[in-house]
Amino acid sequence: MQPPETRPLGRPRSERARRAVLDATLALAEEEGPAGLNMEAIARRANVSKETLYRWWRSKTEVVLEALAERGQRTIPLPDTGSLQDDLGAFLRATVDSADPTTVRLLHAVAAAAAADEAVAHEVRDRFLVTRRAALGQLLGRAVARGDITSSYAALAIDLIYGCLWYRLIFDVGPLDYGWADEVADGIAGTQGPRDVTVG
Amino acid sequence: MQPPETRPLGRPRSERARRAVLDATLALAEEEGPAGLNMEAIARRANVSKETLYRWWRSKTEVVLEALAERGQRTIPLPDTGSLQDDLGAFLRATVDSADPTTVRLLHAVAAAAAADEAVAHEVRDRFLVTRRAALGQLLGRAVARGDITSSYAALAIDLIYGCLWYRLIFDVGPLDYGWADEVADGIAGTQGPRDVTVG
Amino acid sequence: MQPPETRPLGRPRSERARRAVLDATLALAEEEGPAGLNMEAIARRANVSKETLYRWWRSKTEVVLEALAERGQRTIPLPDTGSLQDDLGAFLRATVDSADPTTVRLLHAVAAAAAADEAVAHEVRDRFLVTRRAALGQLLGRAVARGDITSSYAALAIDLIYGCLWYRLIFDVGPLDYGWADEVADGIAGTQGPRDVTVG
Amino acid sequence: MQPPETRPLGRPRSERARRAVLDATLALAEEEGPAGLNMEAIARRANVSKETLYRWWRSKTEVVLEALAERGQRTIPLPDTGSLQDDLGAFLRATVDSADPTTVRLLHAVAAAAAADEAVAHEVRDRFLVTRRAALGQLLGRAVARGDITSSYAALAIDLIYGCLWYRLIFDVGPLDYGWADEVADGIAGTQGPRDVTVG
DNA sequence: CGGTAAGCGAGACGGTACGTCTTGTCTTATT
DNA sequence: AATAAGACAAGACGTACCGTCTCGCTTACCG
Repeated sequence: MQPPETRPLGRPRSERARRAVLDATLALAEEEGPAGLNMEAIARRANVSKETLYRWWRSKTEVVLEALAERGQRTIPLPDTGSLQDDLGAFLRATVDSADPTTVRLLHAVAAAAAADEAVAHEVRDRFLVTRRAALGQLLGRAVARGDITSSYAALAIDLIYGCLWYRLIFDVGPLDYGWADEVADGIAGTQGPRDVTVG
Repeated sequence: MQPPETRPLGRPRSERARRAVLDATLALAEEEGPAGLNMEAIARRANVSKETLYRWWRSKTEVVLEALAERGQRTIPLPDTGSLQDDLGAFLRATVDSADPTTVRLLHAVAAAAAADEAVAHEVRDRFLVTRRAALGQLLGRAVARGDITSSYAALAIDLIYGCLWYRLIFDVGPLDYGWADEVADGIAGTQGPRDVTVG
Repeated sequence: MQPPETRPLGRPRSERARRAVLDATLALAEEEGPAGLNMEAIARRANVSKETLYRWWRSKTEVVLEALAERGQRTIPLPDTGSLQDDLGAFLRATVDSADPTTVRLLHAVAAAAAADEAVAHEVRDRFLVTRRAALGQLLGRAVARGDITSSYAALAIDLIYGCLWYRLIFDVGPLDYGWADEVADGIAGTQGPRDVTVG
Repeated sequence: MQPPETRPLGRPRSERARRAVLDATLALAEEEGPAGLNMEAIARRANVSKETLYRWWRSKTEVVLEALAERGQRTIPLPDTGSLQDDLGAFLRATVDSADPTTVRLLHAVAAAAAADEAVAHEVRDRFLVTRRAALGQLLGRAVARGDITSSYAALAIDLIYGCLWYRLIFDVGPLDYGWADEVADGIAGTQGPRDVTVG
């Protein structure tokens, strides 16, 4: 029994080139910002031909998305304390931690591309947002299972939370720090807010 | 003594050109979306020289912003029923109503420009978002005054709500319709969600 | 009465750019040969944008043709001695004189482009060859008028002579010097060749 | 004593691949002309790897030259009627016959490559033109032997005739048909032309 | 019969030129 | 002075072909 994993024909893809491209993308994003982040520059920096770049990534956004995904693999842990608010707080603090300046710049570039082109928006949604949403959904799902929140509220909460995050990110309406993480955890999980009042 | 309001020398600015530019911007946004919305196209469509365009608006974003401001000032009415959820529901339904396809495409263009350039983001925030946030803030303020919610929750709610709106708008994560308006009103104002549970 | 010659609207074409392009073309042809003669290089050398290059010349061949035409307009004098052979000899010697290395390289580039693309070939024929052929035709026409040669022979001679010239140029089959000029003049005008023999 | 013809080690060259390449070259030349005749396309068409192509032919010109040689070796017969003009006419008519569209396109490709690169020009001259020139030289040599023309005129005539042929071929200055063949035979061998006149 | 030395297909690679596009500046004559 | 027209420099875009390379597979022969 041979492994059914039969190698494809031809010269195998160069892992070196792939790494160089993703590293160059992150480096350029860090040093130049989204403005200086173009395919020409990535290719030059990575010592890779544009041919190779376009062979594996159809657009700049695809490159950025993959670079982001790779770096995001320092997975934001999914806490499970039995308390929605504590879980949410920890999750959002970890999310905030992962948003170093380079990542933030990349997210800006991604948002710009998505806003400008619906096809890109869908790509971003389906190849990047979806994983984060799934993680948060899992966390909220536990609260639903406990009966702490309804499932429809959980579904909405994902949009409220990530919406708030991107909103602040794009328009610089407020900081994304531990304070924000705790406020959102509190506001969504709800010891504060309307509920006390409603009771009365 | 001359009148202090001394007319500037030379040919006065052409109101015709200004109107044509703003109209062309709206028309292009509607017909082509953010992709086809470039200075060249605006000038061509408006029968205006690029020179004139750049004389009066330093960038595409300024044009878009001004076009938006002109059309967007149909102020959304602030309902006052005594119930936060009802007020919020009515306000968000009105907001949804104002989001016709043309406006949505313009908002895409604005978001794209803001995401790509922090200075633009601040401009958008301070010249466009601020009035919307103030309106919602006023609505929420009444609930704070009634003691229905805390003021810090009100502040957060603004970000959650508008964040959710832009998030759906940019990434096409879900619809922006009456259903959404009611869900958000419910989720934020809170008969549903964690509160029942907290009570128990 | 104003001159009916009304200037076209807009910024006039930059003579500086035109000159720079044609000069750069000649310089590159001289220094690099047909291989290094590409649009990118011409634009770089002339400090002109590719946009400008492509605005005024649709292809490399058009640039080369115009550069050639400019330099080639030192019209080769049409001698008129009453003797076809003398006229032809003088004309071909002058033609040989005009074929300095730069011109020769340009002619190579033109021939390459013409051979590769029939449309280019026709362009070259109608915009460049035609004037040369006309000149030679005029010279031969005088011999026809004198009754020295038939007009059909004159027509053929044009092809034979210029054909021989390009043939040697392209395939380096033999030199293009005064010796060649005299041989061809002799061979075509004919004191040598079949005629003596035919007499006998 | 071993046979000096010792088979080389390893897998022998695939005759199938060689044939496929040459056939593909001819087919592409016929269907696409010199423009679509590139190594990538030849390899694709022949179901042969570019590696194989470059192993056996160092350049496109070598492939084309070999393809031409294969098909062109239907040696044009050398007539011997005792009359230069008749011989020439027959030879040129046969030459014209051999210039079917495919061959013509190949010749265009060869001319383009030769014009663009002197090394290629020499290769073409020494590997392709030379045999044609030799044939025509032999034909003219008989006329020289008969004393009909001088040997220097014969040498020139080769250039005049083939020059005229390539000139018409490359620049489409006139047809290459029996009419042309007869005119050239007449013009070179010379019952017409200057000679009658010279007599008088 | 198993080892060794090519040839071969597939196809990725770095490189370079292409021709198009958009941005923002400039130079005219006209209003 | 503002305008319409439009040329200009700059530079990224995505495509195409070049000639080289790296694989695994396929012939041959040779010991």
